[in-house]
Amino acid sequence: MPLHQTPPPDYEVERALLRQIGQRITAQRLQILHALRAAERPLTADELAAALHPLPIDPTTIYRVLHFLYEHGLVAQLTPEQGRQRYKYRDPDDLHHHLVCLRCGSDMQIPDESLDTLRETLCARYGFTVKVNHLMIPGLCATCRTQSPCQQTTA
Amino acid sequence: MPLHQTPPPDYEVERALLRQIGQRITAQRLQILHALRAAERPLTADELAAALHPLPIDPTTIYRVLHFLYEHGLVAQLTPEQGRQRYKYRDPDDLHHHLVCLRCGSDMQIPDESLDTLRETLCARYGFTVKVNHLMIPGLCATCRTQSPCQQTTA
DNA sequence: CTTCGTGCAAAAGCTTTGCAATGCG
DNA sequence: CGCATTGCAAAGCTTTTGCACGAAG
Repeated sequence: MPLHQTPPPDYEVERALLRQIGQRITAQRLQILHALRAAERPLTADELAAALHPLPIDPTTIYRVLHFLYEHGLVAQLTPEQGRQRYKYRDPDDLHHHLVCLRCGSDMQIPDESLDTLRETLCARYGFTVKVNHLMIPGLCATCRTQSPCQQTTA
Repeated sequence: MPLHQTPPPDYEVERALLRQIGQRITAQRLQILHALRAAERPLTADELAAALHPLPIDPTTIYRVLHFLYEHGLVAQLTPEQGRQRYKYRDPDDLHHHLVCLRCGSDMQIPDESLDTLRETLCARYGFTVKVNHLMIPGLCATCRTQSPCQQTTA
């Protein structure tokens, strides 16, 4: 084998991921998963298309596979305030944060991806790179906030 | 005056806001500002259009006025993960939060609206209503993170 | 009176849907 | 072999652009 960085893409990992969720293995899914895992930063649908040299994949399929992977928890979505939707690979078991209810004290864990958009915003606007695990976010849980549901309230 | 809730809309406040930023006062700007201030929750462009009974305003103009107001800091944008862009009135002086640099300890203040999208996400997904002021977010500031700019890193 | 803002029409951009052909298991 | 998945074409929906008219200061 030459000294190049590119090992033969047999997509072992990607195959395993699809098998784990009990879904069909197709060339398109393998390649898209692979490209997302290899990407250094979240990709838009067409950046992803561009990253798929071996076999060009129809945009339609890309969107469908992205939705598919999202539903199965293998990708996370990023929605920056300006610009297009982005997607990144999501490791099944990952970092998390905490929603702490101010009234009943309950502590709900949320996946790290919930902060993705905030990260993007703070990076774009202030050049600030968020580095945090177990961020505590105070507020009212679903049960306690019944009388005033989902206000954009700050306090 | 009858006991109804609707005072005659002379748009005093809206006029003052536009005058403060030294921009022209038009019927469209007044009405859009008024509707946003009156709205209980962030509006999409066409919810806004629907809320403008007196004088129907062209969608084009609505978008242009929203951009205009955004540039002048009078509205904030919300970008939920699913669904359309939303806009809400932004009070010129407002709550804020802190970006704390882990390396140099610098503390940068950011407006509360930076959390809007996170709020929306947590509310939609978990029914959790964020209630926080002076949230401390650790990370690396623009100066300190020069060697690894804007990674989606967590640590 | 001069400049800026608006409405209309049309385009642009991204994403989704319908349907027949192909590939997976 | 049966059913899920793909590609292609076309539609859908939100937002943007060009241009001439009209309003603001």
